[in-house]
Amino acid sequence: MKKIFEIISAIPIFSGLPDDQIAAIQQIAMEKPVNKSEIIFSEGDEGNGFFVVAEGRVKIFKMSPEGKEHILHILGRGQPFGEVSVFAGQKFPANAQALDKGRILFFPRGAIVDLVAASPSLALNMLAVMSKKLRQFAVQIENLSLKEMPARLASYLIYLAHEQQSEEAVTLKISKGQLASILGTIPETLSRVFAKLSRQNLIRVQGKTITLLDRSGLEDLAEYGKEME
Amino acid sequence: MKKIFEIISAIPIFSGLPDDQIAAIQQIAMEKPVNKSEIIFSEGDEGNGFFVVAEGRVKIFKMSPEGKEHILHILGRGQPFGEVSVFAGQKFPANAQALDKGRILFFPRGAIVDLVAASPSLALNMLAVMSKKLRQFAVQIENLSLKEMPARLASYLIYLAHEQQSEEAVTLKISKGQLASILGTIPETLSRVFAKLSRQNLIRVQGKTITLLDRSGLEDLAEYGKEME
DNA sequence: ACAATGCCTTGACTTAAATCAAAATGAACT
DNA sequence: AGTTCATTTTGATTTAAGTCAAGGCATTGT
Repeated sequence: MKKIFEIISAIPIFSGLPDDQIAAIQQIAMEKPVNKSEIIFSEGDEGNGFFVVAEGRVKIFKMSPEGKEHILHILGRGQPFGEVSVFAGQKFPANAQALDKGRILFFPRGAIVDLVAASPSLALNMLAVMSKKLRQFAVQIENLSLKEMPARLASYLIYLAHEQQSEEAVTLKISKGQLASILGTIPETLSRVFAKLSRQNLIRVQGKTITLLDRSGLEDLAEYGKEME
Repeated sequence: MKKIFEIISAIPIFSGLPDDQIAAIQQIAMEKPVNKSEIIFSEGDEGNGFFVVAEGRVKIFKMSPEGKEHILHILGRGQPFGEVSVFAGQKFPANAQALDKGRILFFPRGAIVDLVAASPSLALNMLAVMSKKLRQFAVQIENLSLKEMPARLASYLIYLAHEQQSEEAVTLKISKGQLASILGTIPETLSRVFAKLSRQNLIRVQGKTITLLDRSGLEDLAEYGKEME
């Protein structure tokens, strides 16, 4: 189990800050253990601060009233969530739930606002983190509205390969059902798309391991949405 | 034609700042006239600063390689765009094009970063603006993946009524084709959905004026995605 | 080894929305 | 008014993806 200090200094939003500021941040951080499947907050709850994952994974998702869910993110250690409510005021725009037993850090709103006001580099860090999220969202919107499933899956696999720095094969850290939800579809459809890309010899699927057989074919598919020739 | 000073002080990101800071901002702002349909920047361009609409409207959009476009925003006076590239570094994540002849203000990256670093309230303002955008995007993602067209249109109309502070009727400031693109669909489909909602006596469409005949029916539709009973 | 549970896949069918094509409306220009 | 051009609507058809239902596979525990 890691020390809070270590965790905090490894968080991107706080990176590069002088030690005294890290210390101040540590002062206001509240640590909280979470159980698997525990709801951390729900859409519409008052947002009195933001969170960072210290251990385990957290999923951020929206629910449709019929009970269908769409996963916006799955976050791991060091990644912040719920920041939107700190600066835009009021309510959380989505739900957060722990996927594993783990720990989270909570930063109360008032204290963070004071710190940001006092520390330009912290402010710039937070702006950078939000900008990146905005960019990600823009990509996601593009994918949802402009591409069909095979292209979305191809994009995601390429993104994963990038993240896992592996040319050859990637490993899903989540269930295929969850992946379906991230991609904005349902397990049955995802399964068929996996089968389709396999049939086209673009990938090979073995459980949670996906081998990328034809990287440039995947890139074309991701880019051009439709199959070509 | 308005003075730059007036425009700047009316911009939400700069609101509430002391006069000397507004003056400093005015120093670094560069004004630029734009023609109708002029491309302001393209996805992938180096982002060396951000923009604010001074006059006219600007659309922010993504293109699919087949040439289909999806409009992310249409911005009017006082609204910033391109901020993402200032803080996350590097490239613009989408395209920007003027819809009308107008003027835009450009704020070069370095100068803005200095100002933000020097002014906590400016930093907090920018964080608030970005937070709101993130929230909007989250809603858009939810709509795209969880709701079908009639629900999306209903949501949009309710949002418009809110924005125009009118209970009764709303006016489209854009063409229906552009609205289709915002909603992630094509004009034919949008037209049919308008016809469908009219048939259900939820709305009446007269050119660019939409009368909301059954507000709570629209809200149900927006909320529950599917028609009910 | 065996149920038992959860996860994934497959098949048959339905449906929302995209595509293609054409007509209709509307606005802008001589 | 009449021509031209863009926007919107309507119709017929195709297609991608969702739904419903059933089987297969695999992991866990007893």
